[in-house]
Amino acid sequence: MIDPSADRAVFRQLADLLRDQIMSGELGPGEPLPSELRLAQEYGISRTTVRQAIAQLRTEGLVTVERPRGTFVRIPEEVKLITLARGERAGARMPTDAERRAHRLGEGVPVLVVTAPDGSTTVHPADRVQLTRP
Amino acid sequence: MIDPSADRAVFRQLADLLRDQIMSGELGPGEPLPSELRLAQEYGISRTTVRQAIAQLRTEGLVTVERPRGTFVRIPEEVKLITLARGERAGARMPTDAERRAHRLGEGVPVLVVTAPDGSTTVHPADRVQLTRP
DNA sequence: GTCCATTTGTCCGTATGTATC
DNA sequence: GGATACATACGGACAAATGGA
Repeated sequence: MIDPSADRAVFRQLADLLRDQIMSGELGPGEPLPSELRLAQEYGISRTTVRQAIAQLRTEGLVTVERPRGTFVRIPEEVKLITLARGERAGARMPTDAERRAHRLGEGVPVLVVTAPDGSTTVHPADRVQLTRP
Repeated sequence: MIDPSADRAVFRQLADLLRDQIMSGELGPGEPLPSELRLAQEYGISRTTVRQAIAQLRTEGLVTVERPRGTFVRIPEEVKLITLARGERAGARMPTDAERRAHRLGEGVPVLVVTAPDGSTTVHPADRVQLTRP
């Protein structure tokens, strides 16, 4: 399972394990992960290390934490389509903390930034918006 | 500066301070942040808390860490323009581990995913690619 | 070349707070 | 009220890599 003497850090090994379970569907959308204490006991590691692993999955946008209910596999959002107007450009980046709160963004969710010809920009949550061409 | 009795967590307050210095240009691209130990002593907090703050900035893509040289303000990449063809759609998400290595992506850098009408997708690093319309 | 100081990475244990059930 | 679960913060310890004396 987890090898403390391995090259890869313990918290990364645990993140790999959980990520595999999510990607394979063994842990489906909306399903809870075991609690931090449970994981710590199960793998014989500290809760601190478990939290490092879960933090990794949060930054990857794979799980959401509802405190103090638990940690759950992220459920995909409904996607709205936005047309990219002529002369506009679009990029993506991670939101700042303020933007995250303003748009009620989950962790590990980027934003799409659309720049108009006049330089003004609009920001869209990347988990709910996709860009199209008319 | 930092108020331990404030509503906002100490590590978020420190992240806010550093982010402001980066956004304002007081800390320019390529410049080093003070070492973790230095920041801990300067603000009278533990190194653990400092690391939480820096982890926050890493997930936002604002800084890169070169161990053990230090932590530096990220230097913007040259941006290449990609045209969004008719019928294509584009979104953004955080990369998988494999994509991170394949594109040599830094932390906190999303990917742009372009989906063709036939369902095939191409992935671009969001720090080096922007989308346009012809 | 070696030795040493610096810096980040990892891991542990503990404690307290806060929100939910 | 009590139990559970995540959030925050502290402390300590050792490893690994870099760079300079």
